[in-house]
Amino acid sequence: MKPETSVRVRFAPSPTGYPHLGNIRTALFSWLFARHHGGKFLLRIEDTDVARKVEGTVDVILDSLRWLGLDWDEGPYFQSERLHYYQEAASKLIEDGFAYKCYCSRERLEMVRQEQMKRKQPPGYDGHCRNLTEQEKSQLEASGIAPVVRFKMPLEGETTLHDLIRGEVTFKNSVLSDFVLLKSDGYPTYHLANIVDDHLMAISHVLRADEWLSSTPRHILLYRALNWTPPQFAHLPMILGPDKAKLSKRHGATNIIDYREQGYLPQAMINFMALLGWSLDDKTELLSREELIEHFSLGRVSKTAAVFNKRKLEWMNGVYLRQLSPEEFARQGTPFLDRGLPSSVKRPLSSSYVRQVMPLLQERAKTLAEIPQLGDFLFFDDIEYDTNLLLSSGLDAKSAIQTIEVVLQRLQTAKTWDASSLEAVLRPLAAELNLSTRKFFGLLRVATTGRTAAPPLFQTMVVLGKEKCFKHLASALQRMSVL
RNA sequence: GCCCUCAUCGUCUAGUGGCCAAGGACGCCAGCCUUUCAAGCUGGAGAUCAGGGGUUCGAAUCCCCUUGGGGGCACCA
Repeated sequence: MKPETSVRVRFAPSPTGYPHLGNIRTALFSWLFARHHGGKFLLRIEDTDVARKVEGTVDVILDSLRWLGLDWDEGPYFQSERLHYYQEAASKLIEDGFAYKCYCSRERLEMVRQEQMKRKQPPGYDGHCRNLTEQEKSQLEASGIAPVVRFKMPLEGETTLHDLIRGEVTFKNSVLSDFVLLKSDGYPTYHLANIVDDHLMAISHVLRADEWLSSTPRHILLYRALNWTPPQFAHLPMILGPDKAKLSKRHGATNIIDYREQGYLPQAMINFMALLGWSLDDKTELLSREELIEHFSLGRVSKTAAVFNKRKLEWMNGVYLRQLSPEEFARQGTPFLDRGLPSSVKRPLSSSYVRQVMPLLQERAKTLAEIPQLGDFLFFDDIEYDTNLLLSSGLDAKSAIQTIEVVLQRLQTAKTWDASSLEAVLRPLAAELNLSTRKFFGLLRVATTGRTAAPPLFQTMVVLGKEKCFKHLASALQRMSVL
């Protein structure tokens, strides 16, 4: 048996949708907390809502956690496979007088709610079945109605919890109603399943989103009724969408796994999410996984909800992208390149060519997904662009034509096709032609890449190769001949 | 409607009574570097610390009220 001080935390998502940034931030903090304290991190799937269950989400949850490297020590446990525990607890609660069966129809509950709304009263169960006589009970039992089990909330008194982040929070019991523990299909509600499992799994600390704070008194009361010691609670600040509302599908690509598709690096995601509601000090922004584990503490978790700022994520991802070795960048970028390049580009892509291309893009990409659009021209046999671009640096068509003709001549004589040789030929040529490097290289850039913004000219020309450069240059001449 | 909770630059945040006429980061602007873009470097704009009352010699920091935001009040989690 582990000493009671040993840290055991869990991440307990429900498979009703793909996990979003907020969900995973909770997982991250729990994981960091466990790793920091040398404790255990468990994974539990809260699949107690048969109706809302979405097929395939468990795989996505596991995939997301693995992608981010949030490894778990136990589980995944599935609550749907543990129904007997909850049913047992419910029976015990009924036996001990802390819970009762309720036979009210959904229609009646709906009516009660409407009535309460109309009278501007707090919605909640009215306790109708709380004090049924034995005769009424057996009658209802015989009628074949499948009952739910409700917790018998104390009518008075208050419940206080000591939250590790919020401090002391007190609720009046009278504002809480007799909530459902066991549904009529025999499945538990979150409230029951969560406390039964946390107890059985010896969870020491419950880290969960702030939205659970107001349910916590119910949980405390349940622990008490079952005569169990509750874990410590830490309610994490929520992560909000740009409209400052709780993160949801409405906010677009918030599913964590989408970020992988969008070319974000797990280490950037981890670093970024850690800073959403937690900070090390007044200046540190970049922290490795190891540093996060070393420094993470609940004491430095903020109380305020955070709006997540995608721009900052992009910046941070760029930082991590540039930190990769060129080989690693090429390795990770290749699938994105392959996917993003038009089908007219011959496949499979030449890996040696890709390796040459990638260093030109690494410094410029904020996400791996940007790679194709950043460097597609390097893969095209013919480049397509607006011919006027050739004149964008300020030359007229005639001198542009002359310039390129000279360039073609001179490059013909170039012995080797590397960046310094090209520079040795071209830079003096600019002076010779009495052109500013800006104009001269600008013209060549458009002619060889079809763009006004591209990676450095000489390196680009080297990667393109002599043959293709000549081809592009020649085609630029042709384009301008009709101007 | 009731309950809970939060409140520092647009956003993420530092700040736990004096070191704060509020620091860092993203973004923005300018300059430098430079063949363009990006990166990098330097500088700048940007917060009467939501408002109002207290407490205190002294408050972003403590207390109260107001306002605003968020969350909850299901046989959903």
